[in-house]
Amino acid sequence: MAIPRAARTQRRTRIQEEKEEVILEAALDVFSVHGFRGSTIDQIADVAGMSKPNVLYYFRTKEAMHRSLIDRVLFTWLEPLRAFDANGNPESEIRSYIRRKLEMARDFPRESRLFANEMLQGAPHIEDELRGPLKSLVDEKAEVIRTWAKAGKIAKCDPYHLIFSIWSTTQHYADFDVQVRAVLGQEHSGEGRFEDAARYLEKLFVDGLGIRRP
Amino acid sequence: MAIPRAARTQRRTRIQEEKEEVILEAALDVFSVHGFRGSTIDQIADVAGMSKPNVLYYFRTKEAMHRSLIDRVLFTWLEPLRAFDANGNPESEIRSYIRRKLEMARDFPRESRLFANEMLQGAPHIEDELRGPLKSLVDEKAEVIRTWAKAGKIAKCDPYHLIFSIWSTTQHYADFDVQVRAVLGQEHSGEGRFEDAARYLEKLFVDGLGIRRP
DNA sequence: AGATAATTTGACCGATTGGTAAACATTACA
DNA sequence: TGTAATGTTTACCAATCGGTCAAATTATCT
Repeated sequence: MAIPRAARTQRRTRIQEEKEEVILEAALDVFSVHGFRGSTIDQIADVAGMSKPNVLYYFRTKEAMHRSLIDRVLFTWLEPLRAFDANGNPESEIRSYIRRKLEMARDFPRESRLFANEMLQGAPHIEDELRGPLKSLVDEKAEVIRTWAKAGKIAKCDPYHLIFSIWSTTQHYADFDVQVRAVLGQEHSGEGRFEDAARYLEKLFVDGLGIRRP
Repeated sequence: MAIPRAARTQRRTRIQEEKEEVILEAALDVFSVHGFRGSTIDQIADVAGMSKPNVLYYFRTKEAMHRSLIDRVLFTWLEPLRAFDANGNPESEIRSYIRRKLEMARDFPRESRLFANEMLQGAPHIEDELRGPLKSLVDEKAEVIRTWAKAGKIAKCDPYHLIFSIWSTTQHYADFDVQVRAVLGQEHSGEGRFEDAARYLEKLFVDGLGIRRP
């Protein structure tokens, strides 16, 4: 009889690596749209082009698939923030952070939506990661921003809410893509809206709206 | 035999109004967390404190419940934007728009998440409303903003992306509530974070970050 | 009070759910 | 080439899904 993946001790086969990749790719397609409970193994198997028992040969449960995806996404998703450099120039650091996050929203929208789905459901699978590694990383970068503010390099502002606002504005173009397309209309449905967004957001965060006071 | 709701011609009973309200309230609880496909009628019936056939007596299908909820939310959700006044002062209009949207994120987080869930799934039920009424309203307000920019009252910027950024930053506090709480930690888990967010966001959008140019 | 309409429920339906068992097919390696 | 490990499939399971039905109960109105 076949030995389930988790029970094996030896290293993975070529076939295992390939098939697991195919399955996770399909699972990302499905989970990112319908969330955990709204997705079915049959659906994932169908997208992956294999039978349901075959999928379950590589991942013993639906949760194992989801967990595997979440872990992978959570890591890569924080890379732009990790790259945020305390020794860099504040303006260019913020500019490139925005740009990187926008590129991720453009190139990895499914990963963004998977994450958003998890958030909407109250993060039942990753609450520990949020309170642990994520909070630590944000705390660290918030301190950097606060230092910049104290040195007079940027205006005083709440660094946490600054980070939240960069997250939300950039991820919006992945998570609410349908709405963005619908509002912008046919003509802006190309990749151009990401460049427009980058231009606008960089200006917003660096210069502000420039509203004149009375 | 009982006559299903949709087939009736006479006006609604007192019991009908009450029970439909109870059901929609329960449905909002469930749909906003698990999305359409991830939610079950049994679950909604359970939250509503009634039997499944009883729920289906008032709403003939699961989709009827969802549609009823979406319609209601879609309308109230756009009210702050409708209140956006062309004749008002740009600064105070943007300030109060941000404040109103933040209040909605604080007071109606379930409605925000229901909407977000729908967006993540590609808005299969409301794509027409997005392309129609929503786009029209945004077009109208975008024109107002553009007028302000031409008059020199605010800096030139893409009005559509400005609206997107206000939407995303404010709704973030409802949709990503778990993450916000986790990052801010125990001490900021009260309602205070909404005031902090309002202060920060108003400053961001009105004054900008104030980063000094070389 | 009695008749009628509105409401509620338990039993049930076929389809789908996540997951299993075992037979069968393929691969890797001696 | 033989054989043991790995991979795949068909058939199936109990539980749950959205939804129906008829009978029982309750509210409404004359």
